[in-house]
Amino acid sequence: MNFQQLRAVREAVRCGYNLTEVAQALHTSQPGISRQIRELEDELGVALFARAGKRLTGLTEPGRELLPVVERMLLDAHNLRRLADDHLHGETGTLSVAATHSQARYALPTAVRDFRATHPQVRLHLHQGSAQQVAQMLLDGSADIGIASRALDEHADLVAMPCYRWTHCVVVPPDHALIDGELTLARLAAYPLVTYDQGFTGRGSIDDAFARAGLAMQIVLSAMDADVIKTYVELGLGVGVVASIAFDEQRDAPLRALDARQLFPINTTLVGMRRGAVLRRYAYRFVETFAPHLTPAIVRPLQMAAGGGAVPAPL
Amino acid sequence: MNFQQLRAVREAVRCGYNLTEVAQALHTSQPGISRQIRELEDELGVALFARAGKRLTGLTEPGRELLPVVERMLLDAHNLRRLADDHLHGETGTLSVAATHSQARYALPTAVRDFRATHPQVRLHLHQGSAQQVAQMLLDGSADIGIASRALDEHADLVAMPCYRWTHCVVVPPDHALIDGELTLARLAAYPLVTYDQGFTGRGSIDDAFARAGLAMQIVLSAMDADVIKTYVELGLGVGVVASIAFDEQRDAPLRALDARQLFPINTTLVGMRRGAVLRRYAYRFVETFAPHLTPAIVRPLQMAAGGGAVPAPL
DNA sequence: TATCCTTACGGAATTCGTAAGCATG
DNA sequence: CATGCTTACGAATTCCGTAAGGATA
Repeated sequence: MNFQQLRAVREAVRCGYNLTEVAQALHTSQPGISRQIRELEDELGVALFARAGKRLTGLTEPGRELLPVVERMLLDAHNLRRLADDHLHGETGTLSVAATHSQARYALPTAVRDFRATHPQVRLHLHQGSAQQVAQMLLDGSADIGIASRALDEHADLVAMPCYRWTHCVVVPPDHALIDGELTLARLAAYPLVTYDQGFTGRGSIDDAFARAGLAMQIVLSAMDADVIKTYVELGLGVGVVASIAFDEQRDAPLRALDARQLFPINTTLVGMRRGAVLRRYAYRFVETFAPHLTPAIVRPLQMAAGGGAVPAPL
Repeated sequence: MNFQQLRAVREAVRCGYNLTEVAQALHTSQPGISRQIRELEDELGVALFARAGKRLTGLTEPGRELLPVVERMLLDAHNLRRLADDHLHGETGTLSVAATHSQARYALPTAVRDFRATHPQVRLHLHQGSAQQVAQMLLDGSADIGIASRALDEHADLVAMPCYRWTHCVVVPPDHALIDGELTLARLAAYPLVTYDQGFTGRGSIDDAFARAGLAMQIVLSAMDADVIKTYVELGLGVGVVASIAFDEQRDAPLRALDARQLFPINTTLVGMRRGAVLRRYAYRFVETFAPHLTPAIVRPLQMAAGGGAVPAPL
């Protein structure tokens, strides 16, 4: 048994059981991969992969059972290097943060600024994507820390911790009729709306609110980020619904924001990381900078916990 | 990084940093071990072992931090083989149970009989030793399951689950004065006692009871097991104090047992296993046979839950 | 027929043990 | 001076990529 074999197995699953693709991903030859897998199967005495003729089609039942252990071993190998790097390079290195647009644009900047000030030697990589993409980047190791409002707590191999809560607000041109009087979903429903795409920045909670009130909304335009939304509201296309953090009185002077925290469900922004993955020391500092209650002492045990069970009662 | 290197590191710690001894343990040459360790250190970039001149004297701080991960990786390698064996050999294989004398002699026999009946293909190895030895056998992998009253819950790398509770009883010849009237510690203290050695079968709780009552006991003879104790009580050497399960009315006809459950603290027998170690399917069946409330569904999650010490704290 | 996996083979790199060297208690 | 680790070196093994072969959608 060696790590090359384990890597081949993991990558084979990731690549949809296409060994040619695995070979490319691992920068080696395809027959090599074929051998690695066969050798491991021979050593263990069980077939890990189901085959249709010569082609691999999926995992066998033993394969499904062994795969998590294989992945943990490779993760631990990575952890070993990370821990060593921490001692070798101290507060120097890189940190990959994946975030949704809203977080990257409105929530992260101050944390990034403060972190840069205290950790000038750390090169920050900021990746942007949908919540699902953020989760995927954590899972495949291309991001250390993920920040999004959802999706991060829907995978057993990720640990999600709440950072802060937020709600949406309504943005309108300064002379809009909605500014006067109480804001209600019913009044809102009367106007064409401009808001987030399905699956972005709490769009779900907007839909939920209208659905629960039995109201239909007319979305005239949807976009992935608040900047685009606000631009179209300025053009008079409709009423905007964006995350409160996305509105700044000075920067967005041509518009007015209306408090809408009673109208829509509260959203929670989560910070997520791969369960069991050791991160560089400064990564935990970054989390703390972003969400001061998430200290390393809080985060580490949560991240390593396997998900507990009840203590059995003796007779 | 390869498993040979990891094994060398683990064994070096186990062998007290004597590489010559490590080489023997791993059936290889000493320069080989020396190289394995140095190569791993070179690859990681940090020294794992502290050295005085050429000799290894202990772990460095990085070494202490990395060691748990190294051990988990090797344990996972072992787990992989175990899981594969389960699919290869089904209900066939060996099972090593380590137990204290009391457990092996009085508590285990019916469980062993029942298990043998349902799993005729499993070769049982029953090891005997002190509670500390049982714990050690679990830790170094020479036993799968440990059964003892203490010591199993004192190590972060072991998981201990309560099986059943028991107390001591007093055994005397059939004409003894203690048979009449209420049994008290004070009356007991008046007689020479025959009981377990220090560290065996709840000897601690006997000492505690007398100490708390402010009474001195005169132990005329102590032994490691109840059979020896009962023999000397038969010879009239003194009054015996043994575990209740160790007395059988018919088998021990020449003696009388007096209920002493109010006199001494209750003891709990524990079943222990290595944290995170995957066992063969039938091993969990054995535990269930011995303690019916400890079903595989209860035991597995408990065993895999993260314990202390597995992961180093940051900062 | 194009894709994908296996087998065969030869060169290269790695691994490992023996023997000798050196520091230390 | 005995113990314990390192260095040096040559043999054996393992590893890996190229090339050819065969099965399947």
